[in-house]
Amino acid sequence: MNIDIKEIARKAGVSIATVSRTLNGKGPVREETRRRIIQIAREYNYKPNPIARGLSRRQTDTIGVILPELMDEFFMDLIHSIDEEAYRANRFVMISSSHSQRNIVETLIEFMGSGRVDGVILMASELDSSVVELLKKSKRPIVLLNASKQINSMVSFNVNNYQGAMAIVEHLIGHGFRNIAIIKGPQGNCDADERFKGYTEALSAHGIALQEELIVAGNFTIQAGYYGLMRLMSQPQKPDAIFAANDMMALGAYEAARSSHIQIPRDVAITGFDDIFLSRLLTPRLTTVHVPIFELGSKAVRYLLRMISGDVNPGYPYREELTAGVILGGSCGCANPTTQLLL
Amino acid sequence: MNIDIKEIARKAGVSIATVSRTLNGKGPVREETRRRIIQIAREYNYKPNPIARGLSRRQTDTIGVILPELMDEFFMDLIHSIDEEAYRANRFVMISSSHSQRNIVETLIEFMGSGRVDGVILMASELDSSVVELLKKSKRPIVLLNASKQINSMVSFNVNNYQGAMAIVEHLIGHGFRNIAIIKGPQGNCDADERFKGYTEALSAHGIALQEELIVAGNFTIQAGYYGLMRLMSQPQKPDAIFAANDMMALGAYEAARSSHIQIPRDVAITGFDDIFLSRLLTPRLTTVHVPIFELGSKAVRYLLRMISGDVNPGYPYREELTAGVILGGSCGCANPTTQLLL
DNA sequence: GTGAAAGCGCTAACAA
DNA sequence: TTGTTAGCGCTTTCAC
Repeated sequence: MNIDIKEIARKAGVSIATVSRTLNGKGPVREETRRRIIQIAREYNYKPNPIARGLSRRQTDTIGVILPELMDEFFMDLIHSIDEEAYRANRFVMISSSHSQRNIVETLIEFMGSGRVDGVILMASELDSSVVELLKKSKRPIVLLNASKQINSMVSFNVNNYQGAMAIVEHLIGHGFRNIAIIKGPQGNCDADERFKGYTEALSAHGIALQEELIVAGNFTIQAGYYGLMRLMSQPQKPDAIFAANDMMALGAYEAARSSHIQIPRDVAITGFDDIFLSRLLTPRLTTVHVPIFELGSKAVRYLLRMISGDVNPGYPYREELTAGVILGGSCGCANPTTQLLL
Repeated sequence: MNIDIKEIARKAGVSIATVSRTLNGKGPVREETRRRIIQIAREYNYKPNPIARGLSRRQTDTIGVILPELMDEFFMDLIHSIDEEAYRANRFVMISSSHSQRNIVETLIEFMGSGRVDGVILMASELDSSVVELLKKSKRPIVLLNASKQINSMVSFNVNNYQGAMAIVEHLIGHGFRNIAIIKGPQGNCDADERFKGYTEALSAHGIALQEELIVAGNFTIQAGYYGLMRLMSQPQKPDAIFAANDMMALGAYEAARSSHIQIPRDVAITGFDDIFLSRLLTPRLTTVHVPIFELGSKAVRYLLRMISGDVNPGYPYREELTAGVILGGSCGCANPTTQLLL
């Protein structure tokens, strides 16, 4: 193995306790002794073994991240931001996704029960309530990401889907559209639910009645967007604008429009949600809602660390909604400033 | 803390050693005792503390993954596959990217020096040789992903960029194209180098001379693809086909073609490399090379675990190239079977 | 200001 | 087949 604290102590002519105190900056150490120890430690490039350290301190300096089975593009950003923030705080990141053979609970237990992490960040868009009960019992702090508003007894950081959806639909209303359709996200997905709520609120706030025929089901896939538009544009009551609850579905709608010779936004305006990379490449560029995923990750880590350190009471519920801003493309009918690509 | 081995031992009326042996399946234990212990352990939902376990065994059951600063879409697949494979083997995954404030070496030392992981998987497309020297000195096994062929003294799993590029260029040649241009990847990136080599080899294998004017520099960005096509199509010696060294650049080329009213593949055929999700959405669908990223991750994990267990000698170099297959779209001139989308 | 010593929870060598 | 015991490398009282 590497050089250990005993070695350093011997070389410095002190006890291991003194070395430990010095390196941890706790307890009194004479300045001269301190210097000598630091010096020697550096010289031998000594790094305390975190495993042993963890055993003794009951802390691992590691946070766990649990992602859903289906990961899309922006989980990459999420991981990136979490990693970045953790690094700043000298923490490590353990990743696990709840895929195929493994469900969220199992993954959590694996992490928690085993004392491998000091806390967990859990992407929770599709968490069911039975799981939540379990989560609440956890001895280690958990921060939820995009948790349903039902879950009010825990800590969560969330994209404000409601506000974002409302904003983009109001933008459409501002364009003069009155027959605004929505292609919804999957049932039981809280992001989807909130986006739908934002849609209905925006309409009612402007005195526009909800029309059943303009509300179609979807599941966040390209296909759903494709068939959604097909269906909407083939019925007597055609929409003049379509709010796809995510960009993938908007993309499907684009495809459908193209294959049906429907022009965007002339024949129908389209907007999305997520601001995925792809949305920038569509012609016209998709008007969508930007999801502050990077900020979400950073905030989650920072808060989790405070829970771990006891700086905030881990038992105290907290919820934060991050504002999601509208990105104007040409698909809503705006004169398009962000022409094409990123050239 | 949780229940510990001592408790279980007490409840079972045996020593902790017997419990340990039972739970680890090593050493002899009378069947009856074994059953009783298992039973009690289950009853109390006892899980050995991996930190303590690791301290004693000098093993953490954790593998580290180091990603480059710039992560694109397929790192998500990579992470997914690594995670999946690690899970099968009851291992944990620690992720770190070498971003902004932190370089690869620092990240590695953090992982290795600190005994947090038993081994590391390192994405190495742009590793410089000084780092390699350092890597070789590592006490813990390292598996490189997409390492340069220069690096022959280590273990690596690689996409066969050379073969993939050669295959797709030969496909173009099969279409009858003779003026095949390439938009290259960034200097010093080994993937880029190999793809270029595949290109030149394919041409020379078919007795086609290299034309300097048909070789343009690039850096894997959309912009590079855009300007690459612009430049190629505006010179006297126009290509009849362009091999963009990755899909992003192919995408840029599509854009450029569109804005210049150049038709693909009528005026010029275009192919890419990577098979990113986006390539499926282009019209015509991009002919490209599929990168077996999932397989890459799985194999890397499996091999790393064998190095860790001593099943293979960690000091023994090993290199494997995974075949990259051509995906036919319409952009090369093939009658397009994979029409549109994924509908 | 410093050191001795008792853990942290577990594994493994050795003894019984 | 089982138990005793000595660590693993570090932190943390508690004396000195």
